[in-house]
Amino acid sequence: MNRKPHVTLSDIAKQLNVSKVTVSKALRGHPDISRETTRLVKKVAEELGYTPNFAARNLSSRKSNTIGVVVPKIAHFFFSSIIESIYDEAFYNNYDIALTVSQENAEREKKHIETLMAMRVDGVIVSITQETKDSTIFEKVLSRNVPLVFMDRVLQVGGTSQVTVDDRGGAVKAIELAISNGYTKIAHIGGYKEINIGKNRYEGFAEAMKKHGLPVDPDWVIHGGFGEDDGYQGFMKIYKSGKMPEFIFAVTYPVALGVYAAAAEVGVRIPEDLDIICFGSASINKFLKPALTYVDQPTRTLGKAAVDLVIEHIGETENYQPKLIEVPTELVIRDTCIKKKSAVNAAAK
Amino acid sequence: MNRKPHVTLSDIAKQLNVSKVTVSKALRGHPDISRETTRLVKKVAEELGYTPNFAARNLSSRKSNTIGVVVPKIAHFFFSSIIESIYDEAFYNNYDIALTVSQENAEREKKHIETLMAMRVDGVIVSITQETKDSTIFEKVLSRNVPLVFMDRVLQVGGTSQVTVDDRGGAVKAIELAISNGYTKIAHIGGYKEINIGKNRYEGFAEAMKKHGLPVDPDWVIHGGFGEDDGYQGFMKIYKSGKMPEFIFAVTYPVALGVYAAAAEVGVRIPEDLDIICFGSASINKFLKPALTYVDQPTRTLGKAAVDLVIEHIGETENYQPKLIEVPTELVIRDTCIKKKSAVNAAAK
DNA sequence: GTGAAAGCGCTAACAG
DNA sequence: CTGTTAGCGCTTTCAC
Repeated sequence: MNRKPHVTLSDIAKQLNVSKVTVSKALRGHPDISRETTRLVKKVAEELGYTPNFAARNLSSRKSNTIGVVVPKIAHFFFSSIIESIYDEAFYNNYDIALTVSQENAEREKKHIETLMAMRVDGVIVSITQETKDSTIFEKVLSRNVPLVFMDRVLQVGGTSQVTVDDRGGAVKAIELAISNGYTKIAHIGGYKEINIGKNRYEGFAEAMKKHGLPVDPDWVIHGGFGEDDGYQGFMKIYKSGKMPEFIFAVTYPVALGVYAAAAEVGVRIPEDLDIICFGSASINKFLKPALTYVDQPTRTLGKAAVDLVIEHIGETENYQPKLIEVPTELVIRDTCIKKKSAVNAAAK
Repeated sequence: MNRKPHVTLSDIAKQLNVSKVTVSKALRGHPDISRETTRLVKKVAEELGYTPNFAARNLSSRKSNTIGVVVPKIAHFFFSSIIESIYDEAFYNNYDIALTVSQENAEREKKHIETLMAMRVDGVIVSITQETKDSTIFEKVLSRNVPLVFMDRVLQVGGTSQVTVDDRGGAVKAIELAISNGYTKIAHIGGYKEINIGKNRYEGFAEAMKKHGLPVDPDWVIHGGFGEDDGYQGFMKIYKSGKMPEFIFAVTYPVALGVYAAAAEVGVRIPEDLDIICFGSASINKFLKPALTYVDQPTRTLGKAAVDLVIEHIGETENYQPKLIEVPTELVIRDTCIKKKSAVNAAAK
């Protein structure tokens, strides 16, 4: 496919017998230029079908007006919802977004970040993969003075800002709800301990158990990934141990779904035989039977906060100070995590 | 935040006492340059932490190596799944993706396309919004000789390629399954008739009904959007009419979910009182009770085909011929669209 | 094999 | 208010 030469500033300038600079300024609404000239320039630009060339603009202005984003997955409610809010907030602030998806693959994540650097994005928002351990690439970003904000899933790298969820507090709330409903034999199908969300949710679980004098059975703590499959496997592992808990705290919504599938397969009824709560939700939760009671993560807030934070950093010149923002969670009560059977009578309202 | 000057080709050239050109060629593996020089250049580039500047590259080479993508929504399985496959296929072919989300808003869609043009993307893939009617912007893209491929949701614009699903055929299959299961009172909660997927699914429905000598009751054909809410409203409209069908063919998976919600609210049981089938699915379908029987849309195939097609067009010089690709659907049988109650005995296996 | 010259389209800095 | 001068960092001829 061959390209027609594009209309450029000079074309407009020629037609009006003014200079390129005048046109450039007029188009950007620069106050230097008279209203009349501006009007004319815009008119001709329209007529000629002028489209600015961002590459040229970026090259000469040394900024791209673009924020790079790297997320591990897109086909999950949590991320797709965050991404929508990122687009909205960027749009509102007149920034473009360069979105990349690492597919939970650290190698790919690295490549994407390199691409974003090559695009000279003004800032980067990243939610790391399950397997990311190496911080080299992130340090490279920082060494280039490109603001980096970790979102939800963070890596400890000096000098980065982060926007996270109060995972620990949320987990405590979840477990305390379970305990208040009469459960004591509580298991946790958790994420990798190496990643903050896995670690913090586990710690919140452990903390709450300890506080209420309940034992944490090592066989009832599973660490793995954050997908449906991991929930399935986790449940099966516990189930096959022959020692069933009364309650499961699942590290993510997909993990809880995996538990549903596995439980159905072996005839364990939820919530009658095994009750459950999880972190996060999805728009389809209201159609799930039973609908999961969950710790709500404010995805829109997360996305917006991340964008606002990078933009803030982009604006800063010298006195750049990393910031840590933690957004609170909320319990949303649905059909699981209900009063324990044997406790129902005693606690009937 | 201030920027350190970036390492450039010249920096590498100076260090090695060669010219910029040599470095540029070496870095791109151009056969002009000797193996030894290439090795050296790459080594120094690595040491200096060189990152190419895409803006400069694009400007001088007049191509961006990027494919622009515009989708109406991202937080739905159908699109997020397509998007993942688009990224995969682009990655595989060494293209970058510039993804934008129109949020079902035609205005925003137009703006995004303008941005993509300004980025001088090499090609564009778009799935239009529910409300897109005006083809001006798309004609503008074509007039610039930028290949345009419509994906799934298409607008009739001369000269564009499109990758679609066999919506009509899929709808026929769905209705025929329902009929073969004994249903005759069949309603359709459909999409807008102005958009191909809404129109074709409706037509497939009508065609199958006619073929089997069944009447299409106008009160049982609702046209609206493609979201959960539309399904909810559609059901309610039918329900309030006081004349209930036995079966509903929902235009999308979210619409079917809306029907589930509405039905539950008024105590209509699915599939006992009202059976249902829909177009499309989601990864959570297996956790839905009852899991929906659906017409499967091969999302990965769609995304891959769209990318392959733009790339093909990008490669073409003069003899550009638009192509229409239609991918077939498949019925996936789950817990709905079962034998009609009164027909069960007669048809017991 | 290598390099010098020219320019992609735009903006920044300064001069009038 | 408008224009001139100088690049941004790279690739593309085309000459050596």
